[in-house]
Amino acid sequence: MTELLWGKEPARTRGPKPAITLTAIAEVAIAIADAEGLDAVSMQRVAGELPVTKMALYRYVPGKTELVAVMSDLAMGGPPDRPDLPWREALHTWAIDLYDGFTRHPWLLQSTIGRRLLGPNELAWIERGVAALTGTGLSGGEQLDSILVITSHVRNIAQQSTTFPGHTTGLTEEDMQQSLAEILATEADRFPHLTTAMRTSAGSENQGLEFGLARILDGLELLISGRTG
Amino acid sequence: MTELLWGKEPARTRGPKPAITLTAIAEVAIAIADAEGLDAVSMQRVAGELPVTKMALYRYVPGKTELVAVMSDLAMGGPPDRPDLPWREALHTWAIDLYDGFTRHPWLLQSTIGRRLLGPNELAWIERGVAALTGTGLSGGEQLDSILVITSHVRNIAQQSTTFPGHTTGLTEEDMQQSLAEILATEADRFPHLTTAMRTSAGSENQGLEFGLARILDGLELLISGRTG
DNA sequence: ACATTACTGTGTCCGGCAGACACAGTTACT
DNA sequence: AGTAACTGTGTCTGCCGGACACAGTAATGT
Repeated sequence: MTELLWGKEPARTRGPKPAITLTAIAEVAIAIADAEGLDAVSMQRVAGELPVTKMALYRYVPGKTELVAVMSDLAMGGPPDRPDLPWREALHTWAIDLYDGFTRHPWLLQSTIGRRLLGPNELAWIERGVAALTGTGLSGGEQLDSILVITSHVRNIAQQSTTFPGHTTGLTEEDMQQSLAEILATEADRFPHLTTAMRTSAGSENQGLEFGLARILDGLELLISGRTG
Repeated sequence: MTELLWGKEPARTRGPKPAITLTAIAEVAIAIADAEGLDAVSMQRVAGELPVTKMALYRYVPGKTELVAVMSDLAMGGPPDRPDLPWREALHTWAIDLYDGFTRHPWLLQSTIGRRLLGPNELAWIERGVAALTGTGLSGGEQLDSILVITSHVRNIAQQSTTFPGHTTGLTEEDMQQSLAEILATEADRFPHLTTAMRTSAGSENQGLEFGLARILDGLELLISGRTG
């Protein structure tokens, strides 16, 4: 598994040449997931867009789980190159870059959750984030926890703002808003604070990313300045 | 669907009495999910622990999606009663309560993601969170964004610290750590900052929840004090 | 040159899943 | 008594991931 993710070739010897490659499989799978969602990625479907049958894929990949891991790390890519900046600006652009990545491949939000083996690209993202915090006086654990908080925020904002191709119940943002409005209209007495909060949040759409990011970075700044000064 | 979640009875008239109830179905499903993970919840499996067959369940619930929604809102429960406290302490205990809920039913992390219709209990949680922030000078949108940030953090911490019964690749925390250690040992030059960060984060386990929460609340406090003062 | 060995791709099969649909039995209203 | 509305059931379809045996192919050893 680690070998798959990190691209160690098994040093071929005898036997027929493989008809395809692991990356070709992953690229096809990524294209399907981008177009129709992660749930549309099945071994059948992937093999159908390659000159092989379903079972041939198992010569390249132990199972579906591993295929998803490989395609995820590949689609994620590494963090884009950015000029050196003070830690706060660096982390800010890092977060925005991460957000862009998730909006490019929304299914990454599904496939990169929970305990899993980390691939080179995912690790490169972490490396970049930690790098921004070196020299701030934070301990290693604090650095890791810090970028974890930011990642959590970015992920959840991306999750709520992105529209998934497949899988989900097919609700639009309007459906949710309307359903919520109806409920609050009939049960306003059960949710008084929420009702007034919704009323005074009319036009403030899609500010969630920057708002939360500003709070988290403010909190970090407080800690860092207290640590160095 | 909204009727299901909010428990509107369809006012029975003729025909045989139903052999079971919607809540009985949901409770069985919850028990299965608690014991064996959300993936173990199938219509077959649920019906198997009730005096009906699989297809009978479709008389109570339109499909699997709706069953998961109902069982999720039921398992989530409402927020526990807490004494009135200043906003910061109130939000802190709110976050801890939420975290406890997710550790009690880890599968809620899977079932309550993305766009979905909100049930009464989930809305009660939001209401409680927003209530803590009334009178702080924050706008309705800011209040909602604030509790969203906290929710994101709590969710992601719960996700990484909880061990799922089913579904996941079956990796233990040690497996991940060891795999990461091996990678960093062989490719240390590609991830220098991460390597040193890992080295100086030896014993600091499981502090992620409080650390991130403290940063977020610090950031909010900064905003609120600037807003009121 | 030839047999051996290791590898690749394929077809078939299995169990499990969500759900459509027709049908039989049950209850209440007319 | 008849009818209409409702519940539970059995059967069927089309997916899915994956096990396994088998045939073909290319490099190796003799």
